[in-house]
Amino acid sequence: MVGIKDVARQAGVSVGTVSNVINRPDLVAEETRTRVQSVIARLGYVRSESARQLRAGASRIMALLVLDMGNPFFVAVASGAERTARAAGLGVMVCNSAQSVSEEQEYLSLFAEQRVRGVLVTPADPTGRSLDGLRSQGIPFVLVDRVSADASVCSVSVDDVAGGRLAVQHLIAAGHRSIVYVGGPPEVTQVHDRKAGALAALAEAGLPADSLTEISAERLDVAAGRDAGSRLLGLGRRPTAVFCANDLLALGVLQAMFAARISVPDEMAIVGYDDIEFAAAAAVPLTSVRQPAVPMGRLAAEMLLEETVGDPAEHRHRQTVLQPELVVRGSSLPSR
Amino acid sequence: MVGIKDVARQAGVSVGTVSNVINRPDLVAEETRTRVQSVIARLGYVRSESARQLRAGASRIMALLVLDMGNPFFVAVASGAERTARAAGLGVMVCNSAQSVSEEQEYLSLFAEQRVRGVLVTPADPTGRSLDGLRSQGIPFVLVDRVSADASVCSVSVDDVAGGRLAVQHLIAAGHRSIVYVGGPPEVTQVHDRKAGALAALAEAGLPADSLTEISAERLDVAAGRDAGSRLLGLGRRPTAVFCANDLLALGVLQAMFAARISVPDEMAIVGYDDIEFAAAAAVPLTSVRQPAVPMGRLAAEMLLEETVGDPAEHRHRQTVLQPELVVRGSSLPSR
DNA sequence: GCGGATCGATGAAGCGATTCATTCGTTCGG
DNA sequence: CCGAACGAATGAATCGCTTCATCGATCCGC
Repeated sequence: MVGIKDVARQAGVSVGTVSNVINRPDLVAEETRTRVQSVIARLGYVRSESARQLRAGASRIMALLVLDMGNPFFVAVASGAERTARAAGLGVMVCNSAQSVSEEQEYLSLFAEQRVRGVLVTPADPTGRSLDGLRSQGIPFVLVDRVSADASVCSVSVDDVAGGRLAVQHLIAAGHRSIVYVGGPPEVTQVHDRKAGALAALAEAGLPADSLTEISAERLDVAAGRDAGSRLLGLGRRPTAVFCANDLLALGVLQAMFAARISVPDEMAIVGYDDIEFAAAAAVPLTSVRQPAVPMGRLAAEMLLEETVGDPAEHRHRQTVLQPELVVRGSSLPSR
Repeated sequence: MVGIKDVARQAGVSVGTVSNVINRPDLVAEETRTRVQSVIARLGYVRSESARQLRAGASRIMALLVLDMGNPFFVAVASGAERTARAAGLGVMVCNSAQSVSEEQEYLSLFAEQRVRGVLVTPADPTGRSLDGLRSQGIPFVLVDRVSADASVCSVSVDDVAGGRLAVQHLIAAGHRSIVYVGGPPEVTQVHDRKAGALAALAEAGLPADSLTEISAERLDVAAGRDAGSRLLGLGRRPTAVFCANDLLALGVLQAMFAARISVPDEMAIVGYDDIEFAAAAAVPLTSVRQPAVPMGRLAAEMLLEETVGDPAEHRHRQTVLQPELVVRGSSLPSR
């Protein structure tokens, strides 16, 4: 493997000069520069990032750890973050904790070993303990789709309470009085907040809290939604509407309704959450609470860059909260 | 940042011993080992991967470069590859070329600088020139979802001609005689091969080649499919069936039919390709050609590991071709 | 013609780990 | 009782690069 020394020898200059040609070309005389550059091209020299890193003390990589790469919502977040990071000259390492605390732990220590520049993370561990490692290593991080309890952490999130309220306000307005909330593992903040919003909407409309029944799915994916859908049909008094903690669940519920020949929206209205691309293409186009996923990724990356590139003392941690938006489609509109 | 020297000093041993405690614990006396380990824990020491790498000459990362992270098919490939790589102790860096040759180029040089252990790649550049860089750097790579022209490259792919044939045989059997193929950029091999399979099916059935009209989409995503769908409706003689080069296109076409109030499958049958999870959850569940995406990722990673871990001289390059499978659903079944 | 400024290039000192030849004690066999 | 053998720890060399103090050469002004 050809190194900087080989280039230096071939070009008849010192290694320092080769380094300057690469990193600060204006310090090198025209003639020398072109000579070195042509040797670099001829030998196919590629500088070793690890050696650079070792010297520099930090890598040029930003890590992104998401809960579920199978969820297009996170793919969208990733694309927003990636674009921003790459524009700043950083590579992005996207990893998937698959909602597992142990996978998350493994990835976080991998990141620490890599001395990544910073981490964007949607924590799987509800205790927040998993991030202590990063903190003690002094690796900056930004929470994505989560707000932190303490103000010493940057975060970008969407107002899930507002989103849940939007969804249920809409269902109430359409006349529904018996609604099921399909949630996920209760320790996931989103699941909790969206329900809180739903309850708030009921309260504001003067409806009793028991108008909302909760069904808890094992995981937040389509298969779990299918399962929740069939459990829902087993309920004593069948509800007329379902609000799901995300679109994957909603699509699963929709499939279950389809299989049981229950008409959506006439016999069962469905509202999802995230407004992933596939929501609009679903069996019945899905009403959903849209989250600004791409901007979220972008903002998170920007905050991290600010913390990491600028003067750290000058950085002010902040918690950005974005607003969701209801997108009404066929799954909740009474057919004419 | 605490380094190995700090640990050594605190534990009253040499750096070499600390290194041994970490990498070859059995070489170190019990008592010393535990002492060092406790100091490591106390100081929160994390070894620097870049220093290791510099010494070792190669990193512990496998790169995966896919065409479109928005396509769940590639997400599935990634998950297969990731599981395998991590089981072998390698990290995975998943990147998205978004079908752009220049992005691809950028990522490949990033990989070269990182001295990644190997690369799994679905090339965006149809000339295959983009991989010359890897070759000349001696970085092993495996083509995913592509077969290479020359036998000196490992690849894992699915028989796209067979897949196209399956799809169109099915449509012919259902009585369709005027079929549209929604393809993508013609230089994409998959798009070409699936069409070739379609034509083969026509020929085998004794039908004229002009039973198949091609509409070429700009890109292989839902929006392009929507667009292709409306163009399709503008054709002089409206076809009775569409075969799409992938499911995203098919979902887009489906949306266009929906918008134009054209019944699927009665007025228009649709067959997609990939059988992504969302195909089954679509407006009308989508008939699709299933590709074994997860096994493809797994196999590709295994081949790369074989090439990279074992004795390179001993490695035999091979081209694995998997078989697709037709999954029939509502979008191509005449309703009763 | 000489001191000082300027420009280009040099070469050595690290960055943080791994590795291996070496050293230092102990123990054991003869 | 001595040398060999062995176990445990050492410490220096090394990986490839960046950086910075330094050095040489050229040029300018007085």
